[in-house]
Amino acid sequence: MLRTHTCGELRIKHVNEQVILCGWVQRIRDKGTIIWIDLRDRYGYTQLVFSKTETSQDIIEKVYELGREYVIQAHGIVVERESKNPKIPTGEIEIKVNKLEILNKSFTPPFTIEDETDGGDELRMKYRYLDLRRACVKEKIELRHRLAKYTREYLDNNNFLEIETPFLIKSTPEGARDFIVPSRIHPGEFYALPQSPQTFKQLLMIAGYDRYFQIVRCFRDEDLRADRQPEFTQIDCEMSFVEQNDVLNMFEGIIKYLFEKEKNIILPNFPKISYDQAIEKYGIDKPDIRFEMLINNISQIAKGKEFKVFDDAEAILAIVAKSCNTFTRKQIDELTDWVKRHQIGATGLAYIRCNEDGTYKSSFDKYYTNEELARIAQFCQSTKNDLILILAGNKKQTYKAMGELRLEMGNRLQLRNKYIYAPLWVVDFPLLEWDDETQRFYAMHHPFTSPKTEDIELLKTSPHKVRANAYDLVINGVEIGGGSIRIHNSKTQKLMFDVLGYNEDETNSKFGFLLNAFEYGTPPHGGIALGFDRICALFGGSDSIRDYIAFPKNQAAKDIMIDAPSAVSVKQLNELHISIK
RNA sequence: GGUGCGGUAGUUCAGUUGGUUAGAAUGCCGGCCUGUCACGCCGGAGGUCGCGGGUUCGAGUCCCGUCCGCACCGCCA
Repeated sequence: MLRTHTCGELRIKHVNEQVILCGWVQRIRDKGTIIWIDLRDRYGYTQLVFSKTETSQDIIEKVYELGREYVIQAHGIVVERESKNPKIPTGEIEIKVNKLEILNKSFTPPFTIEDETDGGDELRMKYRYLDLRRACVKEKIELRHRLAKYTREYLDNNNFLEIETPFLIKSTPEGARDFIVPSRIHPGEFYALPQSPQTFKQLLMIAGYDRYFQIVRCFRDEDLRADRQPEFTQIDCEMSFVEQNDVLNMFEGIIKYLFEKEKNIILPNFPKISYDQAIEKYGIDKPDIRFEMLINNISQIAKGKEFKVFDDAEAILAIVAKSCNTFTRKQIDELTDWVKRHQIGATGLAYIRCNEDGTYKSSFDKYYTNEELARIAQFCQSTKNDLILILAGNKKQTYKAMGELRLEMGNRLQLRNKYIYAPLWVVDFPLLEWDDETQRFYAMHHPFTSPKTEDIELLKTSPHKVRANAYDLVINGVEIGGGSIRIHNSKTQKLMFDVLGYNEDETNSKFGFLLNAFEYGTPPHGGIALGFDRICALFGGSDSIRDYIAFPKNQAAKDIMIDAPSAVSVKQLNELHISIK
């Protein structure tokens, strides 16, 4: 036995016990006659003490050999400290070492293994195994473990079976770009890594496994973001004999369960809002409802005063920043620059100041009387000392830009408290969206999503109007998950592929296996996939999912620690029948 | 594919209108110190200013190109 205890567990009650500890040298404090070492492992820190007057000379000599991150084994007696440290759980005791083994040496690490490290992001990723030693990173990995455990608990309690599905599957044309794996045995043919286990979980429903889940890795070969990795983890679920509300209730339940277990927070029932309402009021399909500041469409009352910017606009939108009349000209100019940035793309920002004395001052006073400004202010339900911000232009872009501006104002006014959690369901997504470039419809969710029964006739006449039985779970403006009630008969599924522009041959070669399966008694079914990395980041209070993944990729989709991707040998390429141009 | 910010000691950063030998903190090495716990004090070593080109008497600083990192837009059914 290399150790009798961990570095986090010894207390005053263990005094006088002979113990053996193993761990890494966190810090050496050499005070001359007395030397202390903080010994660290996964569980905490324990102070070792050496005294030139009491400790044997050969041990002292070994201590002088030590450096940061050396792995050592210390035998010793637990003693009460002369001066205690209330900051750490083991702060009342220390180990008077009577035998010391150096189990392994270490290079001096390139950054300090501490919460407030001096290492930058890139360096920490290159030495991720050292970064993972830091307590604050370890806590994130532990959080992830607990959330996975609670997830399994909840789903198991509700009769879900965890079933693994294959990673080497078939590339399908819809959706994100696939990661492709060449087949050695079949020259010129390729597997794809799953973007999600979508078709397999539907086949499991056909197989009669009426409640399935999997905490599963998914792969998408698209550009990365702080909240997007090429390989990421989903809590993937599917249920049979359910309607939309059954699915929503079940998975509202799991979110509530996680919050209760991990944070001891009891969440109230989640509000539901339609996709159309979300766009209309928040300018985005994943609204942050921790704060109000709803979008007002003032097109009707603001037009017709010879102000060309407004008169030419498809939409004139306004938000009210409460008590922000104090904003200086400089602050407003700064906001104007912000909305004009390439990423937002507005052409300008108009405003109305609601003065203390009941008058109004706007950036377009030339065209509007005080009464007309008052009408707009009243329409937006603003009061004295408010600041009304207005964007005008093309409908789709202006709603999007206003949605961004609303979030930015929320940030600037500190209305987005990360310790407050505001979940909601966004429902009634459009089934399809038109793509100008390829001149065809694409499934907004995926091609297996069922249209609303009452809209099904519209599929043939005006597909863009068809609503889907699709839903997203949004918390604090983050898309945590999404799902749908699926199509469960081959006739509707064929119609769907037809609308998406596939002929019969294409449909059969790409999805024939699924259509065929649908002919063997498919139950009504639906499900959801929750982004597990994002749930972890939300619970941990981060915007980035990277810290919650043990070995993440950088923004260029590289793992700089192992240097992947990288070239392979000519022999490997030949075996795979691949030539590089 | 695009926009923005950044790249200077092992590390995190400062470096003024272009001007002497490029600094600080921390880490590292050596010495001192009997209760430290971010120990303290003294001393020392440590630099291809990402890379390439240009402007200039002179470039860390200005210009062009390029590589790398981060955030975002496009993209992500």
